Amino acid sequence: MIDQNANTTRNQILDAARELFAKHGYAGTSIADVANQVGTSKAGVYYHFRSKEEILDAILDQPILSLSKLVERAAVEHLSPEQLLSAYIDGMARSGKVLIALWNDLSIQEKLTRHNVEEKCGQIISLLAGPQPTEGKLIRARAAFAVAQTAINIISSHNGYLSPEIRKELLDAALRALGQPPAHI
Amino acid sequence: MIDQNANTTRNQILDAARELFAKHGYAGTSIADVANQVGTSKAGVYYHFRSKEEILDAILDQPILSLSKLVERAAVEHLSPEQLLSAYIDGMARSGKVLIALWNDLSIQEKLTRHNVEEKCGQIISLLAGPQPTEGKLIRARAAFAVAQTAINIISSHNGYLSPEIRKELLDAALRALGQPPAHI
DNA sequence: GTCTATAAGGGGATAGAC
DNA sequence: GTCTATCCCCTTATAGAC
Repeated sequence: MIDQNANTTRNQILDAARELFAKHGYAGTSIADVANQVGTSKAGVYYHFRSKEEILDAILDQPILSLSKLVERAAVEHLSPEQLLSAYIDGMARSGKVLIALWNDLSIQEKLTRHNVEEKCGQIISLLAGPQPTEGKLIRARAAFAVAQTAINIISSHNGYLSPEIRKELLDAALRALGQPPAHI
Repeated sequence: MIDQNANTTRNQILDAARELFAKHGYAGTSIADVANQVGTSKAGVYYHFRSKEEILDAILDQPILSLSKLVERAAVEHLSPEQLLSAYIDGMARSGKVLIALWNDLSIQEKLTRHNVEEKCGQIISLLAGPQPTEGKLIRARAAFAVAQTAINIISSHNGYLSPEIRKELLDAALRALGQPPAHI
């Protein structure tokens, strides 16, 4: 919680790692790469983190927590598909490009499995599919979730910013894929 | 072209590599892993392939060619969104799980860039967006393409098979995301 | 065609000086 | 806190026997 955005060496390392993991993946990024990007040495990095994996954990911490909270909240508050997809898109927007990169990074899939990431997404998809999910409803729910996921790609290609107009367009597309055209037309 | 499906050692190596690349990614799979899976030695693998990259090329060859052909055909024949998405889904179904894994594998992104994969997908998205693409139409086209991409995940979770019913459900969801509800309802 | 043995280099991680 | 030097293992790739 402390100095979340302070310009400490530790945060510089995290920023460099986020950028490099997003570009080359976890396995494709070496500690030397991170050190060079920051302008320090490998041992310098290891002064701030016990291992490469600890850097990854520090990066994954916030997005995974955010996903967990959304799933918990959705189960309790009985969110509508629109609210669910909306919240998911906003969560992605906050986490940035590195999330989708790590998400698809097979070299850390074991860790993601340990944190039940796929299971939590499955829960969101179940909620989107509704109480009596036929196979068709599940397919549509998956489709809607996939549309929401593309938010991150669009954000990346718009300099890290998701305008309200584009956000709405994306949300509507997801809802239509789900089979629930938005009422507010 | 010759012995495409013959049970040669070379094909066994390719099958093992496909399976392991799909599971652990390209960088996360070693030649020793492939050799063990086949039941041979590292040097045995290197008798059939000059390098690890040559194995990757052999695996990527067909799906990239298939994508290129689709883009060419689409440009000439003026395919409808339904035809485009349909053909894309079928192409994915033929290539199998390894494609989406390699697709998202940042450790081989340079190679995919060299083969203009992203550019070709962009062309498909442009065709989906239509002749005078507003920003909104482009977002919807991206969404529809993303839905089609999920075909591969659904295929993976259905033992490699995409039933006509599920295929239709997916295609309809993609078309709705695009803003063109299928006429055949 | 397939093996064992080994070269060559990269990557994570640590020791110890400053 | 940060550096240089080093250790050790894993990986790609090759040499040469069978």
